[in-house]
Amino acid sequence: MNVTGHTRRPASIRDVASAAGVSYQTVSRVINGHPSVKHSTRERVLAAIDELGFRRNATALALASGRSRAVTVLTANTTHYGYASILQGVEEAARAASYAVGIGVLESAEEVAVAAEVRRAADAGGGLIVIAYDPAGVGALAAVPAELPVVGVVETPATPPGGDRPWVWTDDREAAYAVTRHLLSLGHETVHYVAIPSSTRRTSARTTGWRQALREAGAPEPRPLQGNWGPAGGHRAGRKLAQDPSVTAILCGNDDLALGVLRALHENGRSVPGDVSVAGFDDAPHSAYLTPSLTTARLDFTGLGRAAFALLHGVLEQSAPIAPHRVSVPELVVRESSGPPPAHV
Amino acid sequence: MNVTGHTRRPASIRDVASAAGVSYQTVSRVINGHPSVKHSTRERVLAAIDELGFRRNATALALASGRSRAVTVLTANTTHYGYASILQGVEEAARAASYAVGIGVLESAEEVAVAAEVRRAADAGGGLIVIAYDPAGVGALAAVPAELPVVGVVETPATPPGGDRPWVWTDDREAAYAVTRHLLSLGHETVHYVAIPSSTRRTSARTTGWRQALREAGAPEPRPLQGNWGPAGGHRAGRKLAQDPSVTAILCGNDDLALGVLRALHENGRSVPGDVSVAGFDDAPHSAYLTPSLTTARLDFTGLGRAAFALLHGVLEQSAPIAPHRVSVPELVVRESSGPPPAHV
DNA sequence: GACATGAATGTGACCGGTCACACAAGGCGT
DNA sequence: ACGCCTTGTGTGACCGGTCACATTCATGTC
Repeated sequence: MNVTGHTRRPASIRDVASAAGVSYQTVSRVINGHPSVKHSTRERVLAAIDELGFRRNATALALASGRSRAVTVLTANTTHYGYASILQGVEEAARAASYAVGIGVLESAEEVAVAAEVRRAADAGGGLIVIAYDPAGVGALAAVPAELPVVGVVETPATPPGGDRPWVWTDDREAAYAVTRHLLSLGHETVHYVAIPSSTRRTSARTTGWRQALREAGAPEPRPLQGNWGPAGGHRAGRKLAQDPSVTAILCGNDDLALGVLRALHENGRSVPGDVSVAGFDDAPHSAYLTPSLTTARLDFTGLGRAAFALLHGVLEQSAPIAPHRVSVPELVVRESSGPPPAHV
Repeated sequence: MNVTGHTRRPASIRDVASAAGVSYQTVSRVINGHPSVKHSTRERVLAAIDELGFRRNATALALASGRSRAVTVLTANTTHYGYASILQGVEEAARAASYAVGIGVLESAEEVAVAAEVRRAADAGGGLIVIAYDPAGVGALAAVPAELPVVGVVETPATPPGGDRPWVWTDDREAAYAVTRHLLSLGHETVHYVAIPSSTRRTSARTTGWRQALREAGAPEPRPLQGNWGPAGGHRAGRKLAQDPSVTAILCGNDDLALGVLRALHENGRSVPGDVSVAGFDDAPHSAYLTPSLTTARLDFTGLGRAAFALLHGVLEQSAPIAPHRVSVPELVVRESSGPPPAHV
């Protein structure tokens, strides 16, 4: 095709125009499917587009029209299962709508750093999706200037962190409630909780659901232990819980935490589920293959990401309504790690 | 600040210019640190910039100058540990250089789909980083037009898949070699292998390293089993291997695969490492907390991502050389899952 | 004192699209 | 025949920056 050896720059609409013998505006009309273009002219232009391999320059489009067909996902992490899956969901939906997806990682939760990262994301143009499951994310959502189109992915439906902004959520509280009830129904006197870093200073939705189930059952409410995101945090918390013989059931804020807890229990000679039952949260891909396999609550993160994009898309194109949106009902997945408490307790 | 209720559009250099009583070009000079601007003028302009909250419009910059300060990462997956970590590394380095990061997922390995995805990424402007650890990625790298700046993240140093393009790699072959040798040194007669989908029709670097170690030791070379990426594939392969009493050591193409294998061995009543030793690849965060904890080869994926960006950055700014680059030496991590073969074999 | 030199600043065109408007040609009502 | 609306097409300005070049003024040199 490109006979000349030069790295010629890509064809513009003016190149196409002169090739087709029309004005650049007519080319623009053809590209945008404007109705009033004579059939024969359109054919000619399309042929020229095809021949020159013309592709509409996204940068110029963004500058001239103001809309950039891009979204940026702001998140504290890209490697944890939940976050990565949300991102994947966003990308999937964005690809289908031919939007570009950018990502920005909130490395620190410190206010100044978060604000800087939000500005960077804003510079990229287009809409913003902020994963606000943790302090950094919540801070970012709050730091987004009012005029910017943004959708929050949040954990709790109770207090919309971004004020009147659109947001999507999975019902973490309901999920935690369901798992806790499952454990109680097996006969455990109470359920201990190893928490993920909460999104606010106050308690997270997961904590709330857990507490609600205990309260309804009239069970004692032990203090939640603070974990991190990863297995290391769970391991630390698990070591403490393993010392206490009265502990027979442990709910963990996510599956990684649960993994750490399982390990700690094992190291301390307490069997699962014989001595202690353990449940996780998220249903990460490996949870089904652990030994013992993990009882957990499955959340549809990919769907959450897709929904977040759909909502933002609606905002950006002023088409869809911007009602907040609960994405799918969480599902309790019972596996080997939960069972009745030991008889002698 | 914004006293008028209107959502006024952000300040441009011309706004700043008139506020400071200079021409727009002078503002441009100040922004770009051009030397020949009188000190007092510069002060005045900076004050105006500050007051109006001016931020340079990235889109206009890209259109006018041609350079877009953006990279797009093309990958087959965002949730698996290795891929996600590479992405994280890229983002980290890009953020430090104030580049924007885009992502594109190669959902199918089918040629037409891959080519379309590459075009989409190209439209986003800036450079490309292609993770070419799998067929889709390799196809994408090959489909990138010659004039586009691109860096490949590849597994094998032997055959640069993108021709003369810059690339980065970790020494997977060396890592597989080291792990296999470790297992042989424990006394196993041979080591079986459960493979990840190879990047080419031929064998992957990991397979090569494994085979080389066997050959050097004069050990029999069993046929590698094909797994997927996830634990499910490992589980399937593990079930087959568990039937064969002669199998005493298994190397897996990644830690997820190893997890599936561990589970399958457990289900079939074979103990690890008592009856069978298992080793993984990648050192995913949860591998240290499994029971038994997993012997594996640690690869510096984040560093790989950072290096990929650094290389691309060099290409884009015509500063650095574009030599391919081996990123860090893989490290053997010995944990509980490997040990001597059972005595009676 | 005339003139080259360099520092400081301004002007106009351009990147590749879109948008608002102008304009020519054809069909229709009167 | 005239005006008027509709269809098809072209022109100029604009988005917000950069780039190449022109201009002004102070300074140093012969």
